[in-house]
Amino acid sequence: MVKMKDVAELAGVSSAAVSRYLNGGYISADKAERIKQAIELTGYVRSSQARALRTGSTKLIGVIVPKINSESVSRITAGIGQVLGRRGYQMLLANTDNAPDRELEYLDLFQNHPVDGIVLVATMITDEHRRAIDSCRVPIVLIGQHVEGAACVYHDDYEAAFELGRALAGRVDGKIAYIGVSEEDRAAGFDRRRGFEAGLRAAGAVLDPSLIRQGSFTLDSGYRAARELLSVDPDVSFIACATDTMAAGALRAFDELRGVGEGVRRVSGFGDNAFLRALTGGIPTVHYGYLTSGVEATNMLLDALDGEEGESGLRTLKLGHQLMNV
Amino acid sequence: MVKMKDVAELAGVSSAAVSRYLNGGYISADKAERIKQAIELTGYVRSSQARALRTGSTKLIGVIVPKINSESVSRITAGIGQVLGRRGYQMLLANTDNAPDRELEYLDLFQNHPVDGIVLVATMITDEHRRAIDSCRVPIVLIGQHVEGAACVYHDDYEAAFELGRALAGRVDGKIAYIGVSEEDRAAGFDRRRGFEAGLRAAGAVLDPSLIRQGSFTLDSGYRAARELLSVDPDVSFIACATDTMAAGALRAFDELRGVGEGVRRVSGFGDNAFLRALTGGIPTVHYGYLTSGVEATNMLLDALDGEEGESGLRTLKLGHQLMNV
DNA sequence: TATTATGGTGAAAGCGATTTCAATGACAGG
DNA sequence: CCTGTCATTGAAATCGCTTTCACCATAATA
Repeated sequence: MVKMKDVAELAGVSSAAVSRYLNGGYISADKAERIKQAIELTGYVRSSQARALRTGSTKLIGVIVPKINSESVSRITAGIGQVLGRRGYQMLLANTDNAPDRELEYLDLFQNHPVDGIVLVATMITDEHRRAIDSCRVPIVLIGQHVEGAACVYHDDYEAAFELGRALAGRVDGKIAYIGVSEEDRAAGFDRRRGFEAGLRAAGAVLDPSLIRQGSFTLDSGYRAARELLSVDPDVSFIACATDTMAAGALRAFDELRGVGEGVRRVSGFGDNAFLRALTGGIPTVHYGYLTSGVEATNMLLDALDGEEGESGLRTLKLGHQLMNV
Repeated sequence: MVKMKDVAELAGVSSAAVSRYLNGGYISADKAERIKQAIELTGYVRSSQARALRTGSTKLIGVIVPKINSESVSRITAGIGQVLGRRGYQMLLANTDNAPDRELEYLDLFQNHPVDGIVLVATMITDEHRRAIDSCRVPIVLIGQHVEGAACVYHDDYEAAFELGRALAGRVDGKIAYIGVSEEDRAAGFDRRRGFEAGLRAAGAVLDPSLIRQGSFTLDSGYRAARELLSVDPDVSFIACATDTMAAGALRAFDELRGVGEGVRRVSGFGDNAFLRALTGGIPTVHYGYLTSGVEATNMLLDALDGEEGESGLRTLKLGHQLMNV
């Protein structure tokens, strides 16, 4: 492996000069030229490990996600990757498989060492999370949850759910049921359910608490909850779900219990999943710019890192949403 | 930041001793105990950067994928992540956004520096790819394509497509059409189309070359190709697609042009997408263990890395498949 | 008793960059 | 001619760890 010293010798300068050439310090034109040629000739690339040791910066960003194989998360990740690549960083990906304590684990692992910053695609934020975030040595941006005092990029789930509930209230003939997710997930659990309820109420409808179930983000959990709801009460004629994935499960339950195609106007979701849109022609759902949130969060993070001292970068950013098919 | 020297002083030993303690070298019981306490007391964690510089190993694995936000790839990635986490490595993720030259770029970037090994989720393998792979300084495992002389984990797309074609041939009343992907993608493009054709032929059916179209992995490309096929020839009564995503698009086209629900028994895919399965009740498709291929490839790679000199690890592994809904 | 092994040990030499520092020569102003 | 800037320069000091090496006990062998 050719190292800086070799280049320096070939160019007849000191390695300090080569370093300066590479990093834009004082260097005369002719030496710059000689160094440039020596580098080309040898095919030298500088050791990021030595550089990292010396400078303390690795140009690595840790990205913590709850589950990479989900449409929303993988879109967010795509957005993060886009920006990172463009701005000369690389992504260290950690998949927690929906285990919030593994989030803490990675938070610890990352901040202790190799990364310059962290993007956390958050689900539930416990006190322990808050503490970990506060005491984080490197800058960190959250996606998906709004946390006081932390930099975050999120959607207004309450508002979106409210609008969805209000819009849907009028066109349901029977009872409305709801399949949510853990309320510890403030955004997808608590806010969506509460917003939806409030929206219904605002339009004069009501969500019977006995018709609320809790799924776990998976298609199958939506399917099972919907089957149960549909069998327990024949008057249930609409099921709102906290995610499109669970809505897909609910559609299947409708197919089986109420006849094929019955679900399409009787199920709503969140997330505007592309498959669902194509295959059903579009159920009522909320479109979020997932890719955009990845992009914005990453830009925010890197601005704070690269920013000239101005710690201006880290703030909180609420992105818009769009009701679909209502 | 507390460093090794501090721990050593506190424990009254040399830093060499601490290093040996950490890495399992000769150390007496009582010193080990003192060091252990000193580490707990100070909360010392060793600098992976210094370690990397000294040992030349970063415990990082580069993962190159064509598109993170796709079901198959994100499942593969989940499998890779599982194994990496379990075995003490971390994942450096590079998303090429379906640009094969960016694959080369990352191959270069990775091998030059920070990673100990590479997993490449491959699409097309050009000569340039082959050269890059051969001259790779670190071990590399491919997923999804079979390349002579390289370590790879793949599925037998030809065989699977053959079986699918043979099974489907009997039950189609009109003409059969095919929507594939670029033939430069040996596995998903070339092999699947050829296998499917051969399977049809083996069962006495035939694929009219004029009814072959080429999509680009996206739902929309499947949709457009299918619309065109269905309008150009009213006798087309079955469309086989090279991926489930494109099949979803084709289903939509059937819905629009032939009546809702018409596509379900008239479209086939590859990949056994969960959404598609739930929403249609299951179209003919091929199930691949994507997560498994990530797991196997990563185990293979890490075995080669951790293996005690025995370069036995890197080989080629063909995984099985399963016909669904035929 | 003389001689090997064998478990333990710390000083010191790197790994390959960046960065401080003192020194240089050139050049403008006084 | 002297002095003060100013652009350039290379030697040398890190960054924090691993690993060789020489060396010391002590136990095992001859």
